[in-house]
Amino acid sequence: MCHQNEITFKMEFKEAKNKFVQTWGALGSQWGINKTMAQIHALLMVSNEAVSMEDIMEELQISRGNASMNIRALMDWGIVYKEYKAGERREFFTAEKDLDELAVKISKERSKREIKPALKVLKEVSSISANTTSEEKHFVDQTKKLYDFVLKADNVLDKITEYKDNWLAQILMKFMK
Amino acid sequence: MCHQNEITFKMEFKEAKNKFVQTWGALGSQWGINKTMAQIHALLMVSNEAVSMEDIMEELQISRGNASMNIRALMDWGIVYKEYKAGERREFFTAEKDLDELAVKISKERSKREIKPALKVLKEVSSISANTTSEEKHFVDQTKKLYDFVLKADNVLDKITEYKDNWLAQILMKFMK
DNA sequence: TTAAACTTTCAAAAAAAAATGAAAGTTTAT
DNA sequence: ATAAACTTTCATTTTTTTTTGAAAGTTTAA
Repeated sequence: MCHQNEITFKMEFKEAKNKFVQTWGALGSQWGINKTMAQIHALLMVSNEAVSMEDIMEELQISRGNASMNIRALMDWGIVYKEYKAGERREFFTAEKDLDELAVKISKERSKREIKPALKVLKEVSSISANTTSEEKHFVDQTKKLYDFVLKADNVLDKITEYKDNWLAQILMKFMK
Repeated sequence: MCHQNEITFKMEFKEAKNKFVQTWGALGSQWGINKTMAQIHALLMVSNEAVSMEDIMEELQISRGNASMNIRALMDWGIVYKEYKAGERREFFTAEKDLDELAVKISKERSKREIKPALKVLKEVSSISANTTSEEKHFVDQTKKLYDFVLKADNVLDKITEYKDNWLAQILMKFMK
């Protein structure tokens, strides 16, 4: 009886974990992050302790190469770390578990890799020489606005982080609701 | 001479426009929006007046079917509109050009399509029955935190919109910098 | 009602992205 | 120095996503 319960429970946990990993993977691919990368991250996020590459391969049913490359990518993003265990030769991996820290790191990386280059192009195209026709005026106007907008949006997360730790700001904002 | 200048100028404009459309398309695909969809949107954003499907096909060098399906998708997102011109049989298209409005619409759609379902799963998996091992405790704890975090993040844009129109809040925030 | 002028749909093709796995590379203990 | 125990790389294969284009559908004007 007791044993039966334990099995039932274990099943439920495994199912829940699997569901979470799958969902996170699907969400990732909708946001331009590859499925496996998101799944590995999900797995590490909810893992108590560091996980070996072997175990990641086993749990996600993926090849060694795939695991290796995606772990590497996650480390490049700065949201997964290598860990060494005493007396163990192989490497273990953990994820950044503090969600604020995670959000900051992801947004910084995306900013660096995608937003900043886009801003450069926006600045470039919005500064084409003298514009006579209304078509051209509209183009310059719109791309300038876009530049300002993206620039502001790019800074939003920093502002939120600042605000988050500022109790006075929080109280004032509550007042004004 | 004057003619030569005009040609040079036209070239520069076309190049700039093309560069913008290509960049926007690339950015889109990094964010889980298909390239053509993002390119059509870019094209309409910087277009003075409504554009016909024929012209979209021509400018982006894409097939009729591709154009039709992606325009439809953009209209489903609520960021592109059909327009009719007097005496013209065919349909023309325009993009939402107000960037705040655009951001609100995109974030509302993404919230509805992706975040809300993800939240549902997070709530589900974080409420698995009694948890004994530390592994299971950690799972429940972490997914709960994630639920709260995603819920908060999901509301951020509304908050920013509110804040944007609140002059008092803005002044106060500047004080506290 | 008809036919011309359009748009949409969707099965098939093409392109792009991701995954595999075996060989090459690395590290560590002896 | 060597071999065992690992990890990484990358050419090839597989999977997924996107695009095509022709047929079907729709609308409009006469």
